[in-house]
Amino acid sequence: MLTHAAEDYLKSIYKLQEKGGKVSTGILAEYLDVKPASATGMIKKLKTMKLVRYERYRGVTLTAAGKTVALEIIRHHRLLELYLFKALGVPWDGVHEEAEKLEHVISEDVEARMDEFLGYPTADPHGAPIPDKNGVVIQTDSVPMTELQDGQSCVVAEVSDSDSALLRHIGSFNLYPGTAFRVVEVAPFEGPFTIDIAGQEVVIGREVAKHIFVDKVEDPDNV
Amino acid sequence: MLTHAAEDYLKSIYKLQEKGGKVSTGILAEYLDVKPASATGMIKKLKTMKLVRYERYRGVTLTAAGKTVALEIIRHHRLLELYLFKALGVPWDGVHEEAEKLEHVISEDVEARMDEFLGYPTADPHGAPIPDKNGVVIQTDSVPMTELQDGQSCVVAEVSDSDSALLRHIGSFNLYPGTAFRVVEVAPFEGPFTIDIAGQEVVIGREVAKHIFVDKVEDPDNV
DNA sequence: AAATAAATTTAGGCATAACTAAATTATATC
DNA sequence: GATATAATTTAGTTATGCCTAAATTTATTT
Ligand SMILES: [Mn+2]
Ligand SMILES: [Mn+2]
Ligand SMILES: [Mn+2]
Ligand SMILES: [Mn+2]
Repeated sequence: MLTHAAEDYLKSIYKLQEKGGKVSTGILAEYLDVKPASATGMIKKLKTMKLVRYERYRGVTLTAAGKTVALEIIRHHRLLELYLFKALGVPWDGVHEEAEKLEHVISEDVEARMDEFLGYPTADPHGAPIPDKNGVVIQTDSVPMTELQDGQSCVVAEVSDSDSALLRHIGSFNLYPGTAFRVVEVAPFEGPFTIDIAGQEVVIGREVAKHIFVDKVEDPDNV
Repeated sequence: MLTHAAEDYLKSIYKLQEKGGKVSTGILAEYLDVKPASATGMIKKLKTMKLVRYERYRGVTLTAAGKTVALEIIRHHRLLELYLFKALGVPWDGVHEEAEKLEHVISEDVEARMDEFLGYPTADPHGAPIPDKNGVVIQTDSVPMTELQDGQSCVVAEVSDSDSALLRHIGSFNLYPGTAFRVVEVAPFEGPFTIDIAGQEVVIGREVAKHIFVDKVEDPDNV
């Protein structure tokens, strides 16, 4: 069996690979809040287990086996987040931290039972896709809110999940995944966004908007 | 924070203290399936943390602080067992293993939410008492089934929880906590018990009976 | 083509938690 | 009271996963 640390490294490599592309030792170390030397050590261990491809100074890539493990852990994490949210009422800014510990510890049986309880869901409370039990992930084409223009209507697709305070802030505007809104005005010179949510106008700063991803929709008023 | 291993040692010392009385290094090591030398090492560490009293060759005892930790972990374990059983339908012979890992990892918040969901329960699926959030445990005076005489009526109070195969076997007779039965016959020379459960007669061997604890009740037929 | 800066690796340590083997202490027996 | 047996402790080893500091390699300037 893999250690918790090894699972966290694989999960992180997967996520960085998705976002950026090349995953360097330094990037990985920063992401995991360890020193680069520690990352080198683990990477070598993962290589002997054939979970990553690696050549020194060249960065890491997951092998098929490594990707399978990474997706398995991500599946645990996101199912747990949704389960804690829906079944136990844990607030959406608390589920991430909790799931971070539980993801390494639940059995396949409990995973399957949560999945069934939740009706085989495809997204966690922050809108991130939950890989299915075969590791298949639904790809979305959502865009950062910062790319929106005046008058654009859209629906919140996903929100960054690791900063608890930011989540509470976003939650205070009701900007949960699935919530629809329309951009009323984008202030010039990198200014804030004024948006209309169910008739209420609120102002969202750029720093917050960066962490909100949306799906564009045709404005119903313009049909 | 305490390590998982330290928590397991404290929990085990508590349980052995309850059962037997004096907890020796050897007994503790056997219970935890480690070598006596390993137990000595951990005991010393726990002593520096003032969680146990200890003098070499004299056995260990929990301090008040140590007992608090032990009860906290036992509370997690038993709440988790009941939660997995009732909320997710995990079979009663599977909950122990699962809870053994989760008990070290759940937050106080999740503990409180499970407690509320379950309606502040006082016993786990095997009948073991769940300490309340202040560490108060309800004491029971149940007796091993092996002490019963012919004709005695009783209710199952508790069943040993660590052997999964034994639990499945006991479950096949419906001998869950709360189930009433009457002893029809105790075969001589350390023989098996014939009992009547809701009109069905079944035969229970002594080895199994040792692991079933009951509360005696007056036989309704004899009132 | 050097020199400098940045990234990465190697080397050496530390803490935890297990192990084995040998030494010590306690208990039981004659 | 000496001796054998059993229990326990000490000492030394291993593995994981982290650290710091120094050495090495790669990338960027001049
Ligand atoms: Mn799984
Ligand atoms: Mn999430
Ligand atoms: Mn607790
Ligand atoms: Mn139990």
